[in-house]
This record gives sequence, structure tokens and C-alpha cells, in this order.
Amino acid sequence: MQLSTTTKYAIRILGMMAKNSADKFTAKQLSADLDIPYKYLTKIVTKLTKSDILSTTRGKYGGVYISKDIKDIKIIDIVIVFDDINDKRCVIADIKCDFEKKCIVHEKWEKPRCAIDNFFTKTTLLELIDDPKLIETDS
Amino acid sequence: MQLSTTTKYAIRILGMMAKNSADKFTAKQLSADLDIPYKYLTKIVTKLTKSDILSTTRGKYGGVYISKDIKDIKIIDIVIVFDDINDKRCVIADIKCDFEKKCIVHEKWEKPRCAIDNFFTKTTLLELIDDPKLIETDS
DNA sequence: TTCAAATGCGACCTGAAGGTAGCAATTATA
DNA sequence: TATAATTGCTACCTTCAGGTCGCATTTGAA
Repeated sequence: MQLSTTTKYAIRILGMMAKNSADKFTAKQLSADLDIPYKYLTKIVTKLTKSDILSTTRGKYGGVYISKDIKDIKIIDIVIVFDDINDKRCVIADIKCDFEKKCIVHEKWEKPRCAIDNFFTKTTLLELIDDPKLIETDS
Repeated sequence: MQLSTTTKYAIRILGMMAKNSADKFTAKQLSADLDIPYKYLTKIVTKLTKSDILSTTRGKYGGVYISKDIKDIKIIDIVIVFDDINDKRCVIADIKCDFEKKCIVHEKWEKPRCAIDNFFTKTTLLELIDDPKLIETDS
């Protein structure tokens, strides 16, 4: 019941950037602050850039910045960049679990499934950083 | 947001057996009915046996059966056999996410986290198969 | 006693995710 | 124009979950 490491990194990267969304960051800086391997991080950033969530400028004094309003970026937008969203599959049955034939956990799983779904599709980056109870987690 | 294939198989195996918990099954039969590779299934069954969820008898006319009352077997009991339960970790932060330092999704994730936790820790095999809305899913 | 049919065990194979490395391309500034 | 500091690209290495294979062990019954 975990997201892929890559997706988790991506959320943390965007979370950190969202806190200062006017700023520009460098991959080097993000790598150090978030303790994510530099080369791995640049790979993730490149993919987020191609998905129009981030923008970059190259060359000296270049860097990375969030390319849209953080209230318009939902967690699901980040997740689908890395994880195939065809995971509409049931948690248990990999293939057949539809309205005709339900897998054994189908009914009982409905509540958690909805809660997860809501979290991903409704939560925005803005809401994440706006949480007053939130304490910084960077090193 | 998926369980491991191994865990999913285990739940399906136990679900099928729970429906006829008095009966003894063979790995061959379970493999065919559930469409799980035979050798892979026997590996899973062996592990469930070592965890005292299943019992086996070897030799001709041997087989596998559920070794306790299915109302006493919870989903979490199956999950922890295969997935390290140290996955109490937050969905995002792999290391540090506690009451002192919360990761960025911590608060918003609380609701889905609870729903998942309830599902795993409260649902029993008996409840799963007792669901009247449930339709068979075996081939 | 022998055999067939079952589980038990350990080694191995495979593909995808996680992670690394090197160099090319870009660009602001001195 | 040269340089330093940045991202972009592609290939590669590593680890592990998923899956296979072969054979040993067990045991009921002919």
C-alpha cells in the first residue's frame, strides 16, 4: 500500500517548490534539501517538465519552477505522470473485477477506495502547504 | 496504491478456501481454480502454513486446509505474512514522518489512511465471504 | 514394498524499478 | 569569446519482486 518511490519523490519535490512557488530552484539545491540522489532527481524533474507541471530554463542561473498556479495542481496530476492510471483495477483482482463479477474484497474495500480516490483527485498542492498543522520536514 | 501480487494471491487463495473452510484443497486444484502459477502458489501456501494460517498434510491424498476459525483471521494477518508491516511509514516520507516532523501530505492523508487501516485490521475472512452482494469470481 | 500424488526446499531466471555516469546543449556574465 | 553553471539525453548498472525448475520428502493404498 505504497506509492512508488519515484512518485513519492515527485510529490516531495513539488511540495517543497510549492511553498515558494514564485522562486526558481536548481536541481542541485532540491537534491540537497530533499536528500534525493541528484541524477535521479533530474530525471524526475525532466519528466515533470515534459508533463507541463514544471518549467525549466537552461544555462547558467537557470533552474526549475512551477509553471502553473498551485491551486490547479492536484496530487493525481503528479501521480499519473509516473504511475499508469489504469490501476483502476481492484486492489485484489488484477483482471476481472467489475459490476458483473466482483472480487472477494470488493464491497468491503469500497470505503477505503473512495477515501484514497478523493485524496488523489481533490487535494491540490495549495491545500497541502496551506495546512496550518504542517511542520517543515526538510533537513 | 496496490498490494503486492503475492499478497493479493494470498487473499484470493484464503478467500476461496474460506468459502468451504471444512474442505481440504490441493495446490494443484487451487492453482487451476484461481489461475495462479502452480509453483508460485505452493510457495505462498508454504509461507501461510509457516505462519499458522494454513495447515498441510503431505503425501498422497494430502492437501491444504485453513487451520483456524475464519472469523479469527483478519486481512492484516495475511498482509503481514508477505509485506513488512514497518510500512506504518507515511505514504510519502520514507523515513521521517512522526509527530514531531510531519511530511507534506500527512494531515490530508489521515482519512484514507484510517479507512485503509480499518479495512485491514477489522475485516475478517468470514465477513468477506458473508457479503450477500458478492458474486463468485473463480473461473 | 512399491508407486502415485501430494507438499517442502533451494537454486535459478527475468523484467521492471531504482539509481548512476558521462557528455551534449544551453545561456548569463565577465 | 570563453567560462562556469545549469538542464537534457542516453546508456548503463543494481536490486528485488515475480515466477520457474528440479528434486527431495512424505504418505495412503494397491
